[in-house]
Amino acid sequence: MSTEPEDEGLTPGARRILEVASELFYRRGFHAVGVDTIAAESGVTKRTLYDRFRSKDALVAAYLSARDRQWRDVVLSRLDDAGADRVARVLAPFDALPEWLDAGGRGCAFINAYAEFPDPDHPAHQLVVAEKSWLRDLFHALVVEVGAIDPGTLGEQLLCLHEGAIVSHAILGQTSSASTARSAAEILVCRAL
Amino acid sequence: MSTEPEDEGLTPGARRILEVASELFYRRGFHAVGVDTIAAESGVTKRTLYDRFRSKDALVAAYLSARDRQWRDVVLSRLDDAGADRVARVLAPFDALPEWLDAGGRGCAFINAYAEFPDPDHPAHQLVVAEKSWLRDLFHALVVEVGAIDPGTLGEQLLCLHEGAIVSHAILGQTSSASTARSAAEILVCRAL
DNA sequence: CCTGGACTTCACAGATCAGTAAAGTTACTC
DNA sequence: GAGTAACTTTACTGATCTGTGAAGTCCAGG
Repeated sequence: MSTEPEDEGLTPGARRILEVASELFYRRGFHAVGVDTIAAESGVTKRTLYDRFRSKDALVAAYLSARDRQWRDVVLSRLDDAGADRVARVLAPFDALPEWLDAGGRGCAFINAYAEFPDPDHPAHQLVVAEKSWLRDLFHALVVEVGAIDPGTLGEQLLCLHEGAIVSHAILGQTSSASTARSAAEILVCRAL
Repeated sequence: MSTEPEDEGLTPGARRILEVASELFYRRGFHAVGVDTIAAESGVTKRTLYDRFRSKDALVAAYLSARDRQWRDVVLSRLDDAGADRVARVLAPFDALPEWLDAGGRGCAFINAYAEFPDPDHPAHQLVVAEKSWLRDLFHALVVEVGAIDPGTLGEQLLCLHEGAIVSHAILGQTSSASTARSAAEILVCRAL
């Protein structure tokens, strides 16, 4: 789970800062981690941190943006694996879950960020909404593609199953939740054709 | 959404503190709200706050405990409404959602608390796990009661739908998510008989 | 040789954090 | 009328928070 993509344009120090910040934000939470800690664990001074990222909020936003990009890549890759099988394509986001959840065990970084940034004007909050909107729209598009009777309803239902699987896996350690959610999704999809 | 039950045993000041803390913790998050703010908004000195609740952590725990009790009461009440209809009983937690979600708009206090308290030893974390465990066990019991073929799987799936409905309602403002999740649950339950 | 970028050192500002000390007030009860 | 519980006022500790200022080091490219 390294932070490779588009890290071009980042100095070596900035890359290390972003890597360390990603880990700490995800593990311990945003407010619980101070910039001093991030700088120290990156082997970098606080001055450098503020030279590369204008503020802590900007660093948080950079983290969430990178995470978002990674997540979309995983899903798109699974979507590619599904090929032309329209039902398999609808289920692709569920297939992306296991690798995504096992690395971490702290659930969805965006749901967690939502908890810590209630202000709708905060960039972190907006990134959270953007990430979930993307997934909602993706489900909707895939459900339209598969020719479902009521794509609006079915799309919402699949999104619920997906997000719920993440939550119950994280909080209850329910390791089977990704696959059981997937099979529920399959039932709903096939029933709606 | 007042904090009535078992507030017997609480002094008037303590009751106000708990009410204010509940609102602020839910609205702004746990780490984002300081004890000074809570005391000031309660019309109480910090000294009183610490005399009633030993620490901020204890106040957080008191809030989550009260919230847990309220949630269980709502669900049990809906369960009562369902009477002997076994399918309606399984869907009761979904019927409890609308009133629970509309008051607030900040999603599930426990999912939010999970984000802010990663340490499994922290009392708040344990209360979160306890709340979700209760709901998981309830779904399981109701699904057994209804005579489902594979109660383990179905119970997990219903929990996913339920938690996902909360998340997508909160983050995306998806006001229909409770009812669409409910209808998905109904399909899954009826199919599993 | 010189410039510019990446980074360091270190001191510091100003706010806010959780939590405590000591003493005093109010009001109800036995 | 003594005692007690709830609560007040004020002041304080020590830690931590985000963010800045000013100066200096190191090094690659022109």
